[in-house]
Amino acid sequence: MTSKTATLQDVARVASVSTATVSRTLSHPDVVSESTRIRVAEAVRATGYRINRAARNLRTKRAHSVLVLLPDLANPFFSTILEGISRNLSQRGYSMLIASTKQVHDSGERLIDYLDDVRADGMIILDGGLDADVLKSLEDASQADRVLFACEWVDGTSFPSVRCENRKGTQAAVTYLHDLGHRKIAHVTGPEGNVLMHSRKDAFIAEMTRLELALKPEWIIAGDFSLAAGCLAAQTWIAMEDRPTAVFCASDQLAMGFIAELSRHGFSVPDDVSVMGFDDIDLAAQFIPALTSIRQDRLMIGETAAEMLMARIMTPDGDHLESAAVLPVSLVIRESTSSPS
Amino acid sequence: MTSKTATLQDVARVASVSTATVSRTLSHPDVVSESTRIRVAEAVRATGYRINRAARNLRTKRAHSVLVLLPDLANPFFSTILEGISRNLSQRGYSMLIASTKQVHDSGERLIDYLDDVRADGMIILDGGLDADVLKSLEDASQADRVLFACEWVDGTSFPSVRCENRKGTQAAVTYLHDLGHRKIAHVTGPEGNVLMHSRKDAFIAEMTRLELALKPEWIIAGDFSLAAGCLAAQTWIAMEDRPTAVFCASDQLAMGFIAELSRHGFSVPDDVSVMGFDDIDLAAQFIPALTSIRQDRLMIGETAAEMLMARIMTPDGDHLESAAVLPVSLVIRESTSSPS
DNA sequence: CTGAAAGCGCTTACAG
DNA sequence: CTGAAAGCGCTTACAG
Repeated sequence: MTSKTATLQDVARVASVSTATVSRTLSHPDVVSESTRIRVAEAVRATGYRINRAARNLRTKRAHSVLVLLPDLANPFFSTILEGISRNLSQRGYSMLIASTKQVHDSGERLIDYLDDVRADGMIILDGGLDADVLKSLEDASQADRVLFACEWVDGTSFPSVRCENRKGTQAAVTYLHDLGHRKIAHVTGPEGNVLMHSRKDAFIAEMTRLELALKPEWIIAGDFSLAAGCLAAQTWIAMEDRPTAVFCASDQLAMGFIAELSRHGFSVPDDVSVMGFDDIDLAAQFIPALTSIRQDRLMIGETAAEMLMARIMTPDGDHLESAAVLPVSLVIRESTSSPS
Repeated sequence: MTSKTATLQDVARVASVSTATVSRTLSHPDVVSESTRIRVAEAVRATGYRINRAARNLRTKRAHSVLVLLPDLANPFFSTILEGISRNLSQRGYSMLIASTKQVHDSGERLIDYLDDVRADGMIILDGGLDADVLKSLEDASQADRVLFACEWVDGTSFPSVRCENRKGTQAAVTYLHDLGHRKIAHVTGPEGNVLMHSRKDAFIAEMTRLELALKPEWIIAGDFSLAAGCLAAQTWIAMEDRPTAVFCASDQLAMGFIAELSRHGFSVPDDVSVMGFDDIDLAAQFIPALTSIRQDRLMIGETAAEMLMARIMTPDGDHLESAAVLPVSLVIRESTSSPS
């Protein structure tokens, strides 16, 4: 039975010092004397003291928490990123709040409302699809320097961001398929307007050009990142007269949908066509056939994002801080790709 | 540029009433006069007032947030449940905090620490694998009535819980396979010691008995809920002399791993063996073959859990409240099952 | 290095 | 129905 929670007062009484000294000892141990430090530590233990966060937050005007904004809580792509963010934050005694952009929108709250002194000290946005208006108002606010994008970003805004090497990953994919002997390579894209879609599509076209490979317009198949779009893309591929021998999909989900639909129509991967994805989500290795993909280290993306945001929160004038981190990707070769037959 | 955030004082001044009246108007609109209500509403709009949560929390000794405890943040099974919890909470102006049990453990904090007045008002635990000791100390605490389990639970403890009809789901699965004509049915279980594992396994055995089907001991294959365990189970199945014609897996991931491994060895589902899962995760419908499964409405699980917890938080003495909710499951028939050939 | 004291922005008995 | 006043538990200049 936890009776009454001990307060600073209780600790001060037990340690025979003032509350000011207890507070100092706890937050700036180096400014008090050794003996005080010991006495206070002892009193904290004896009383079972735990800080009252509301009181501290009210006094310091800090929330000691960070808000993570997702497009969709139910998308498994984000869970590992959250794990990374959460690890980093909890280490610092910060909490992670989570909201989905849809939900924020529905509730009629504005994003800026979340950057209240006492709701969240900062914000990590994993959704590049936010309204330009919303972002503009955020950019103009005084709290703009405590907003950071991860994975996705929005061109034309000044927020710092953490992302993976989308270009290099795409180059690696195309080069790998080329090395296997493929000359007719198609690309299934992400959703129109998405920055990742453009980044990967542009890199795809550039790399095809560099390798002097022919690229028919119909070989760029419009999709989004979903399984369903992958299925549709497969139907498109099936209907083609001159079928590409390899397909590079902008996400693993697309690749899985693509392969699934193909298989329903009697085609086999990689015998009839090589297929690869992007992301290397957990399931990629277990898929049949196991998916060749471009791996993003999502744990590191999360940890890096938290790290960068916290640096900004801690530094009042952080203009000199790095405003972008681009994390490495790697090619993971599995069973869904082979030399053309 | 948001200059200074308006306080209650500012609103009071503009509305020409006391801060007490503003506070009352905002939290108990029915106790003030109509005209006051209007004046205050107007002043709130004019000043752009937003409540300072730290101040309110300090005063009311409430955190206005709920902690959700997961075994593993990176497990996609939980995301839809979180979405459901989050929807319900945000509607009430409550925030959702998230932590993983592993992380809590590593940080050396005790669970009870989270139920601080000002960290979280309640806790939803999605992990039935918590230490008995940890739970005991939680159970004895005065805050025990603000702890609730969802999906999983721990036998022998008194916490309320939200769960799905594990027994009925299992019965439906076995009956369905039986109706298809299967007489030799195996079960791949969840992890040893897990309540869901036992619940489903017991129901499986009971149903097999009821249908007067033979059940060889080796047809209960020990697994956990993972893809990898499904692969191992498939190897076990392959090595059997007298192979069951249908396999009921305790999770979709198990079923997918099972099918994947089978396919690598040249077996085909459902031609060589019918396989079904449990959960109906998003991917089940897209898997090849699309997975027959027992559907849990995870959104509803989340919403119900939040609903029940909030009822307890709001009711000082909630002993009369429902202490369990068992949510319906449904059989979803897809392509991974058929009559035995 | 330490203490007395003010004050962060709310809510809520207590009077009226 | 409304106001004056106390107080939630901290932190931090300001003195000493």
